Amino acid sequence: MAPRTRRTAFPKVVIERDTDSEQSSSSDDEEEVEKEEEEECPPSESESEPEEEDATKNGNGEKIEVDLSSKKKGKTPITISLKKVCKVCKKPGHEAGFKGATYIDCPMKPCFLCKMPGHTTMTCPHRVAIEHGVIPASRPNTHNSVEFVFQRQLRPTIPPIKPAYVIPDQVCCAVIRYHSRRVTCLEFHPTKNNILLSGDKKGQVGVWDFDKVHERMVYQNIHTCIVNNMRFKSTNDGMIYAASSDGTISCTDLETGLSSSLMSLNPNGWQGPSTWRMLYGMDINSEKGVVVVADNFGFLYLVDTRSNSKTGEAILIHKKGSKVVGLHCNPVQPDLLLSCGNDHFARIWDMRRLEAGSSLFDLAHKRVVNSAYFSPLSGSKILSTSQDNRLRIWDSIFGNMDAPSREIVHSHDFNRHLTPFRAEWDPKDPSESLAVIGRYISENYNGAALHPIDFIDVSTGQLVAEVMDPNITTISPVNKLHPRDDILASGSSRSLFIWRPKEKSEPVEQKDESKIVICGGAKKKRKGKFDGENDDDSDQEGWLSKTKNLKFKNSESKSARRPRKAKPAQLKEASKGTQTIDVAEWISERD
DNA sequence: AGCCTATGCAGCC
DNA sequence: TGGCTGCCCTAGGC
Repeated sequence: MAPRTRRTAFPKVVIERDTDSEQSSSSDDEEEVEKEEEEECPPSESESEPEEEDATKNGNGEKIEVDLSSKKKGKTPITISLKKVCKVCKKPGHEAGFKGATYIDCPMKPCFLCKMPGHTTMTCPHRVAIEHGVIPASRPNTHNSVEFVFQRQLRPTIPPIKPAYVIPDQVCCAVIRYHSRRVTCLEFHPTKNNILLSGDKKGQVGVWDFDKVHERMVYQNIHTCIVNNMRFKSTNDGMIYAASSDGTISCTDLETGLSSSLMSLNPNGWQGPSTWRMLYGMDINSEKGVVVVADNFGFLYLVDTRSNSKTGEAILIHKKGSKVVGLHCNPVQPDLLLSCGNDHFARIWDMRRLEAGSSLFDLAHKRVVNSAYFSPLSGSKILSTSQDNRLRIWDSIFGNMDAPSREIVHSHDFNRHLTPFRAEWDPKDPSESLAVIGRYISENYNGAALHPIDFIDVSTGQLVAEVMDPNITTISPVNKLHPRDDILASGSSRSLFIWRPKEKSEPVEQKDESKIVICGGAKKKRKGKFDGENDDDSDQEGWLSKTKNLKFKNSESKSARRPRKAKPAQLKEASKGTQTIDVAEWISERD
C-alpha cells in the first residue's frame, strides 16, 4: 500500500492588516514576513467580517487566515504572519510538541499518561508522585477459605520485611547497533551467567557473552520475521525454542546455530494476510514435556518436546481472530497456564482441561494486554501490562479474581514501531514485588529527552528507581532482569545494554573502553571499517566523554537513584566528582 | 537536514 | 464484519 504522508500544500499564513500588525501579533515564536501586495485585489464581501470567516485549511490541516479587508486599500503593504496551529488538534492558541526536551501536550486531548481528560501530562497526578498512581483494591481479598489457606500456608514463606532493592542503574557494557532490526525479546542463559540471547524483528537471534564483550554472534537464518519469544529447553540448555511471526517454532543449537522447525502454520506460503498465521506467546511446560504456543487467530498449540511434534488439535483460547501475545506456565503449579491477548483479556487455564471456553478466570482489561506473568517464586501473583497505560496486579490467584488488587498508571503506550512494553518480575526478589518496565514518555534530563527504565514496587505502586543513560536516547521497551545476578539487560532499538548497580560498577572514567562494541550501521560507518565490525575507539570515547558529565552518587534513599536535572554550574561541579542527590530537591527542580 | 518507511491498533462507517 | 484512515514523544536509511 502506498504510504500515507501528510504534506504541506500551503504555507501557514495569516495576512493581516498592516495597521493591525502590532496588536494582532501574539506569541514570541510567531514568524512574520512583510509582503508588498502587487496582484489584483478580489472584491471583499464585508469589512466587518471576522477573520474566522475567511479561514480555510490547507492540506496539512493548518489554518490559513486571510484578512481580505486589507486588500481594499490597494497597494499598501500588508503583513503575512505564519500563525502556528497545534499539530494535534489543528487549533491555534497553543502548540503541542517538544519545547526543548520537554513535550508539551495538546490540552484538547486526554492526558497522554493516564488517558483521563481535563489535564495534560505535565499536571497529571500520576506523573511526579512517588506513589505513582496507585488505585487500591476496593476490598481486601480475605473473605474466602482458599485465601485463608493461602495466608496460613504461603504467606509465612514470604519475608515480612522487604530486603532493600538493588537496582542495576549503570550501563557497564553494550553492543551498539548489534541487530539489523529492533530487538524484540531477551533471555538470559539458565546456567551460564554471562550469556544473553536476543531476538529481533528480522527473525535473527543473537548470542552475546557480555563478560567477554566482543564475543558475540548473530544467527541469521532461524526465522524470516519477528522473533516474539524465546525459551531454553529445560532438558538441554544448549538448545532454544523460538516462536516467530513467520508461523514456525524453531529449535536451535546455540553452539552451531543449526536450527530445525518444530511446527509451521503456513506450509503453503503467503496466501494473503487473512490466512497467514503468526506465533506470538510461547512457554515451556517442562513437567508435561510440552511447548505451549499461540497464534494471531486466538489458537493454542501444544508441541511435544521429545518427539518435537504437535500434539492434539489447536484450541481456541481467546476471541476468534485475535492475537494471543503471551503465554506463561505457572512456576509452581504446572497445571496452570496464563494467557493474554488482543481481546483485552488475560485468562487462567487448567492444562488438564484445555478447551474453548473452559478458562478458570478471565481477567478483563480496558485495552490489549501486552503481557501477563505469574510471580516467579510462589506463582500466586499476576502482573499484567495493558495498552491502557496501566499495570495490573492480582495479589493472589487463590483470592478474589474479579478485579485486580492494584492498578498502576505507567507510560508504556503502544506504538506500531516499537516492541510492545512488558512489565517483568525481578526473579530474585523474595517478596515478589519488584518489576521492571521501560517508559515511553520522555523526561527532560539535562536538556535531553530520555526514556528511563522504571523499577516499580508493584505491592505499593511506588516508583523505586528510574534508570537512564544520557547516551541512550531511544526507548527501551525490552528489559530482562538476571535470574541470579544484579544485572539488567535492556534492548533499545537495535542495541543491547547491560546494567549493573553503580556501587558495583567501576567509575565511568576508568571503564574499559572495550566494554562498548559499536557494530554496523550506515550513519557511523567510516572509511576503512568493515560493516558490523566497527569497533571504533573514537566512538567509544564519545560515549565516555558524554557520560563523564553525568555522574551521580546514590543518596541514602532508594528512590534517590534518580538523576537530577543538572544546571550548568552543577554539571561543571559534577564532572569533578560524584554528587549526592536530594530527592525532594530533584522533584521540585524538575517542575 | 529532512523526507520516507516499516507497520499495529482503534475508531469510524 | 470488513475496509479504510489516522496516529502524540520511533528510528534508521537515504
